[in-house]
Amino acid sequence: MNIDPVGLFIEDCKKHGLNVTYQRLAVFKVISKHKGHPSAEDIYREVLKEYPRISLATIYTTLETLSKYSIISKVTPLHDTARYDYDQEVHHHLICINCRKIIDIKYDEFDYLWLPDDLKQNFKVLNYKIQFEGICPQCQSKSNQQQET
Amino acid sequence: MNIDPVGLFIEDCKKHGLNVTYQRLAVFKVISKHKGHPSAEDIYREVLKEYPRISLATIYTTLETLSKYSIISKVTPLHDTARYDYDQEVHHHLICINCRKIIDIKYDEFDYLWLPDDLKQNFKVLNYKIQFEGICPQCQSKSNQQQET
DNA sequence: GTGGTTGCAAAAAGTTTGCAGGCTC
DNA sequence: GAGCCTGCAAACTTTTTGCAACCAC
Repeated sequence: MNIDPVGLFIEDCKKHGLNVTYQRLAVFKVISKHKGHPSAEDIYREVLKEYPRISLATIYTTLETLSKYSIISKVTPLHDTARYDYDQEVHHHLICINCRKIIDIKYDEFDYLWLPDDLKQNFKVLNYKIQFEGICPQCQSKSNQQQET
Repeated sequence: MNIDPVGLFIEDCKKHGLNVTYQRLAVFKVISKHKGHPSAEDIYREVLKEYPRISLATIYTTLETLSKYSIISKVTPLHDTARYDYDQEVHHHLICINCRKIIDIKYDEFDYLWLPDDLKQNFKVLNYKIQFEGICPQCQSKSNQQQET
């Protein structure tokens, strides 16, 4: 019944026990209307137009909170520090969302992904990487231990 | 004939006209031996053991230089700022390595990737994202214009 | 009213830059 | 020896934090 993103947003907040503040609404509106993938700074500049007193720190806190409850998502789970790799063979990555470890995986099946023609025609694809997000074995056993305690 | 990474490294440097310095060798050795995907800081700490006078700035410069010539690779092309997204539908991304724009793509073909059993058994996969890296149409036409000039 | 949120300012974390001196080729 | 490269320190950018004031419920 409710296909209004703002309505959904309010429901989501209530579901998770989050207060619906003007700031959160404003941040959410900007993200949901934005065509691309805005950074905190982008969002800040946009929200400022409507709420000139909002603080950048609030933007960060809000984004972190909303990501935590999956109301929005962080496109770049590993943005905080650059990571480097020597292995020049084609391979893909498992990223543990808990400990942020990256594990290499190589399966031939992933090396010949079919690319749609209209994609290839517009965008010059040089390579692709598949990022699997999840929980690594170590973190799985840790969280089990905690539940048992 | 030469499967020694260090030998290959020296060749690569010469090929690109880069001086082979102790610092670059040390950085390279750490990366090529490292099991995971070290950050600049990780590499710095490791290199310090052997060259206590190296500077963190040198590590950064070296990593940037080596990435530029594809001697090593940066696992996280978008690490510099966090990017957020409202779209909660499953979708994948095109990343323009030139202007760093992110473009959403949705093709059903990518939504049912086959996952190997041993992968699923060890790592609890929650979702996956395919990142296509390449050049967006705008940047392609820009670089064509430049070549013509 | 109460507890969750915000604004502010300051600090932390990560990265880049300018310049003088040093090292590779 | 020439020019590239490094160390140092300082600056810059992005993000986080502590605390008092404030607002949603």
